[in-house]
Amino acid sequence: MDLEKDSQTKLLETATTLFAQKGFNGVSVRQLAEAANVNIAAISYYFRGKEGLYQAVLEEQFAPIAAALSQTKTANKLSATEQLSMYAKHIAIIHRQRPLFTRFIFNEVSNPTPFFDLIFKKYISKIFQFITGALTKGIADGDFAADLNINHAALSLAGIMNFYFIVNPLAKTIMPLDNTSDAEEYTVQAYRIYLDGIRRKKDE
Amino acid sequence: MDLEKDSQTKLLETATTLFAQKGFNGVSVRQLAEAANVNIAAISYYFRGKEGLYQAVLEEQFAPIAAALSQTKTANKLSATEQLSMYAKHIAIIHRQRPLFTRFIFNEVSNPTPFFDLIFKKYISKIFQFITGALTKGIADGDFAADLNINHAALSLAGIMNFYFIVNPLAKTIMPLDNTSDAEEYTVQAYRIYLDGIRRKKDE
DNA sequence: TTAGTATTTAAACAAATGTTTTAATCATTT
DNA sequence: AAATGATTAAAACATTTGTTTAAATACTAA
Repeated sequence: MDLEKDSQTKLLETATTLFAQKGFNGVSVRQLAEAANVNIAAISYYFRGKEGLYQAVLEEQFAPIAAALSQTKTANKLSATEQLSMYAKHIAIIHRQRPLFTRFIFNEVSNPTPFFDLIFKKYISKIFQFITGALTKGIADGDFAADLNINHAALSLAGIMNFYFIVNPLAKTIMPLDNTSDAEEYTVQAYRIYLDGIRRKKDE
Repeated sequence: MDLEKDSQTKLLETATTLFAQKGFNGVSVRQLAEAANVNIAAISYYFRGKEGLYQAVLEEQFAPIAAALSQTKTANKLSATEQLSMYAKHIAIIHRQRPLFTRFIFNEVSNPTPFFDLIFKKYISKIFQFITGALTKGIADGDFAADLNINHAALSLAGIMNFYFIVNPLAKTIMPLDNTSDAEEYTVQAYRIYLDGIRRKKDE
């Protein structure tokens, strides 16, 4: 039960939700403590303050990214399309394992904390390089359209794959009765659209 | 010169930049006043408080949206592809006229202010409906792949067109020396990728 | 110049922020 | 049972927040 968990665990879980929803500056330590049914002092006691709690949350959120990146080492022998598919697959996995992940990314983008540079340098730029590498290879191999702007094409892929998770659950407000909709289905279709879009056309 | 502008104008311009960068809660009235070279009390004096200033900034930012939406009335007789192209064109226009526009949208998404519902209901949902309408028509006419999930395809388009502007100027940090890169060029390529991606394939 | 209005200024306000302190309570070990 | 350490609790702290006040200054019209 929730009441049996120790204060440290309760704080970490509650903070994950609240920080994701409102960003680091959008939540107060009193809100965090109250939501976790814990005294305010527990935050400093277990995490050395609000920033320490936020850092603990971030580290937990980024764990699957590190796992995914370690697999890219062996991607050299894969075709460009297979590499992009690998990215798409891992995007789906990460979003399933950490539904709030994108929220943290974009909270940091619009309101950077001291951890932003750390995270960014460490993970995001590596992902971006993986995509641009795959695109470059794909063009060289004649798989993708030769006139693609690599950087823009990479951002297009990141955009079409991640935007959905940024505006969720917001999008549900607009979309009329899409009962079957789920994240996995989205990523599959979005990736298919993108891949068909960058393919070298037959008359080229 | 900047010193000649009246306090009201200076505040509005400075607030536009700062609110876009840090969000509503990320900036204090003292920061706003100092950046505008204006006394703190001027904010309440001219805008009836911080929220009033923010509202004035938002209204100014959304002006081009209203203009674009008014043109969609006559879009019924256009083909589905032409309608989507119309969306893509207006996206480029809006981002050129209001480079910070997307920042405000996504600040509101991650940290909604009381104005969020107003904005959202009024503009964003209308845009979304326009896109889904075009997609539905395109499928019916045989222009687009029949197995598209309309809502997901609409979000894919919004994602591929707008993501670039969210992560800018962040992306510049990663991208190695792309000298020719500009927003207009991005939108053209992103839209082309998307359009090729949703087209009905020849063997269908 | 004078009178009246508009604007600017510095100071003060209550409320909220993150952190720390000190004591009380709990659990475990001797 | 007593003692030790871990955890919880309430209160106080110095800052910072947005707003308001009241006086000083600048501007405009008669």
